[in-house]
Amino acid sequence: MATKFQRGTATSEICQVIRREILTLEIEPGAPLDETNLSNRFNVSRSPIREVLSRLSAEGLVETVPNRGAIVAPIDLKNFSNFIEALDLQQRYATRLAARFRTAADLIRLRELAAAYSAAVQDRDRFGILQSNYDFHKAIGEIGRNPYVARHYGQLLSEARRLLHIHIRFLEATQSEDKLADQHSDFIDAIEAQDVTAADQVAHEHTFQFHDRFLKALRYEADDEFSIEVAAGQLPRIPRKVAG
Amino acid sequence: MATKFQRGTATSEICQVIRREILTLEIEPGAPLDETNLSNRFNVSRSPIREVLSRLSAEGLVETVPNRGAIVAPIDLKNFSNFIEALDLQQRYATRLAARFRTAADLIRLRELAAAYSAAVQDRDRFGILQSNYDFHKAIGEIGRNPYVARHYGQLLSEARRLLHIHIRFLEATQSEDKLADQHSDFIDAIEAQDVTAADQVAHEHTFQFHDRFLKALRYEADDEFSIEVAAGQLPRIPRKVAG
DNA sequence: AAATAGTATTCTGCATGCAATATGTCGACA
DNA sequence: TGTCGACATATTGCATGCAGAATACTATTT
Repeated sequence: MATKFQRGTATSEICQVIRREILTLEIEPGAPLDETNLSNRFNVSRSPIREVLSRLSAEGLVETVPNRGAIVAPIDLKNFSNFIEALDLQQRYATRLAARFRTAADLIRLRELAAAYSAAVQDRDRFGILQSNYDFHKAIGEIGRNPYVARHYGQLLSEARRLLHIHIRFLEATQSEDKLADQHSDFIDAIEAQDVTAADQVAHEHTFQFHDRFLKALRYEADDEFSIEVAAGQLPRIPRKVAG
Repeated sequence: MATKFQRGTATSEICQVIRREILTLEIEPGAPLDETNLSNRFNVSRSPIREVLSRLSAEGLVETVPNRGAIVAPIDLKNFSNFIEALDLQQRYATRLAARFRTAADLIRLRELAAAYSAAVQDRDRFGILQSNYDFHKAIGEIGRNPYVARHYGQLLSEARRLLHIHIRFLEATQSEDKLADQHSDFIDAIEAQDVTAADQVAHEHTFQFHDRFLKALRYEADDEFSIEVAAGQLPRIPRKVAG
């Protein structure tokens, strides 16, 4: 990366690169991000790097500790169920609002975004899948025309991107990418019909589908068929140590 | 402000000062915040000031525009009803969670925070009222033990501080500070009793009490008894201009 | 071999400075 | 009086550098 940046663009361009690498887990959760390293890598001073880290910190993708630098935010698996709970609440509420307030132009836009998602799936473009899925759901938040709800929903969607990436990786490893196909038409139907109850239901099911699939992906990554008990005769007798 | 800051503390200390001034409307919404000015004021270089502005921007209290600097975030009155809608949702949900998951230590803490609020009201300490009210409600979010919900609720509480300040100003102007007394015991009762439904109801009522009071404050500030129609004979006849 | 102390190196918080961009002021002209 | 252009001034994005804090490495002691 020896690109020369036009004045005023360094920060945002570098931010996009690093954000992408975090979202695709190229830079792993917990990995240190130090200013000097990144400064050398992008051939800029530390000033824009500090700006980038600050922005990504505000997005929750980076954690900074005073005098200790920054790390990629760990994925907080112990709070996954809390995450799902919050996502369910926001996704249901946002989708309800979208069903209430959508316009014809909104529907056109949603369809375009859904098509972009399908194209990314077709192309097996992992980052494109992450991005277009995010864009689709974020648009639902905006269609509801409550910027506060949209912002909260957007924050959770942003956080979900790395989780979704783990899920996609699982599907790829098990040749199950077909499960990625068409995730969005139920949303569009309910929103188009301005059916608030159906929208709520679709959102709820979508959340828990995501929940179930992610747990399956975790199980796959963690599944270890090592048996704590071994067949008889394979473990030599070792005398038990006596304390003292 | 000619204080010399211990290394590592400048940014956070200056951030607290500016945050306070924004929350108490000493620096008005929309006011420009330029690095050079603040740098001179606090007798530090622009580096920590840039850091401060970045942090306050992440908090929503400051808006930055590339190459144009920063302003204090305007108060978005046209979205007040959306704000109330979102606050209602989060406050209800967070209070429900608090009722479900509270511990005895949580209750002790809540009572301490409620007492701090009452003391601030007694002292007519405007900033203390803002801060202790914020602390009390933020604690409710934490007691619910879902960090995502707590974060969203916290963001809205943070945003409400300036609105609450306008309301307090109104009460002071109309000698109605008594209305600030005891805002929190209903919350504590419902949470103590682990009565999720009561908690939900208390939260809901509290939100719309805030809604009503804020609107009254706005009306007071905007109320203009100028009558568009004047008494007969007071307005001289002015011939109507004819276009052309 | 493990623990501790000393030293070297690296990284961060912040200062200073430069060039580009934005804003303000003034004079000329219609 | 209003508009436009030129010039001056102020501010921002970013580079460079210094000093303190943190980490890594080495030598010494137990």
